[in-house]
Amino acid sequence: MIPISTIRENPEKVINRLTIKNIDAKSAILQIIALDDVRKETQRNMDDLLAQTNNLAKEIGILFKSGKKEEADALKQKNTDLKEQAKALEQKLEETQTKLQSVLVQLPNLPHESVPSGKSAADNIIVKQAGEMPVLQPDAMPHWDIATKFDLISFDMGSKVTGAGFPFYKGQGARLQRALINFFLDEAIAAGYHEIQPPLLINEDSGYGTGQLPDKEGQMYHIGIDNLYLIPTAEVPVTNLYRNLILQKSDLPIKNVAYSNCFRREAGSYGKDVRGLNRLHQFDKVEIVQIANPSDSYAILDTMIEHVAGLLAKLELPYRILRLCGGDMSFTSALTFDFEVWSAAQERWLEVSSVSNFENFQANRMKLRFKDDSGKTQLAHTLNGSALALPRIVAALLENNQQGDQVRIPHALRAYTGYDYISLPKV
RNA sequence: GGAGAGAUGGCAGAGUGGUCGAUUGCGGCGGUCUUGAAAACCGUUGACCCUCACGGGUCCGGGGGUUCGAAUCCCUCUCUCUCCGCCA
Repeated sequence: MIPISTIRENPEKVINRLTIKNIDAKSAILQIIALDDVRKETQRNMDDLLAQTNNLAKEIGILFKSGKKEEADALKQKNTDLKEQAKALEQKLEETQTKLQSVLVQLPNLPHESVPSGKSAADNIIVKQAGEMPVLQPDAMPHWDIATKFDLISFDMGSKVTGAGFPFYKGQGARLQRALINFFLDEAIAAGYHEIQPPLLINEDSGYGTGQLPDKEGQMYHIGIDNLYLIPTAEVPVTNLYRNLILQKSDLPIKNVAYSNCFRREAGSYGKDVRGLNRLHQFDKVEIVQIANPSDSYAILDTMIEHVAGLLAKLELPYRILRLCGGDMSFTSALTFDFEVWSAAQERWLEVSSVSNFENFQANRMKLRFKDDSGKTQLAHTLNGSALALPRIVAALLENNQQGDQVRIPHALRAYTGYDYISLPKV
């Protein structure tokens, strides 16, 4: 949520910035300012009345003690009347605030100055490409066929037991998953992140705090009987840990890493996008999350990008980094870089990480603040990034490293997998 | 799931209808003393809203109610603890 102070300070700038995200916010901004004016005036009037009732109540107390009952009774009536007026104002104040909130909540975060304009993924800017694209043999297979050939993953079993998009990992495939999770966690810990194991279910307040609610209600699995949501990413619990906290400046930056299962309904996806591991309803991901001093957050974003790039280099995967354009950025983000790996058999780039600075957008929603040098509380910045999401990494590893009857494992992973090559299952 | 107890400021812990935003202790910060430190002593120490400011208002787990007046009484929700049951 954009702080209302930001809007009041420079409404024109806010409107201009939001055009980068292809939003015409003019009427919303004007409405917000008008509602905020009403809010202030109503509050002022209500406070005046309440001050009067407070004073009267004290007087009545004193009168009672000194036995002047009639005078006290007269004041009582007066105070009841004042109280009723105050009540009416309180109601108006609440209505105004609710309305104000509902407009504010619908505004996406302001994009950073460096965000290019654009309508869709086609307008993203490639800022870096690294690694060698492998040349495959003519009989090379897409990863879903490799997974079957080496008995690594069963999509059919998942469909039977749960539904499409919930695969079973088996044998060397399961081991590969575990290897990647441990590799990613160890790399993050070596980079100074603190490991967290979060709950996989979150409540409504948490969904609201990081911005999934109310914006993306339909994308999360909802447990109606307990009103809980399955997490779409560890970002939600790990960031909400700090909801409603006032941290010390010396606490920052906070660097956490969490492995979790992620659950996404992915309503409306179809075709080759969802083939094999390309898009799942349940998948594994290691997420890095930082809570930062605003003055440091963009430098921190750079370190997170370097961290993710380092992982891909160690996995020997060709990748590219995209600076997302306004039209392709998420609701909550101020600046996002996506990482894509080359999936050689499918001959397409697959998104495996998204690294974002949310500035104070999430912090404002969840009242995450810190005390600065002058002892004032101010909103912190939040950042996160996938480091990394597993399924598409597995897809690229399998496709890029296939060598007939075996699949080569990159050196960095071998200590974790316990095997150097995936081999055909023993019959 | 059943029975009971509880939720107060960074922490501990008073406060059961009237100048209580809240006694006190610890911790934190500032000062006196000291070559320095400790001890002792003095002072200070929550968040949010309105206001240029003075000042005013709100907040004692969340929400609602009673009352002229609520941290204190009532209702409700959430959470914590103890005992019983079940259980990885």
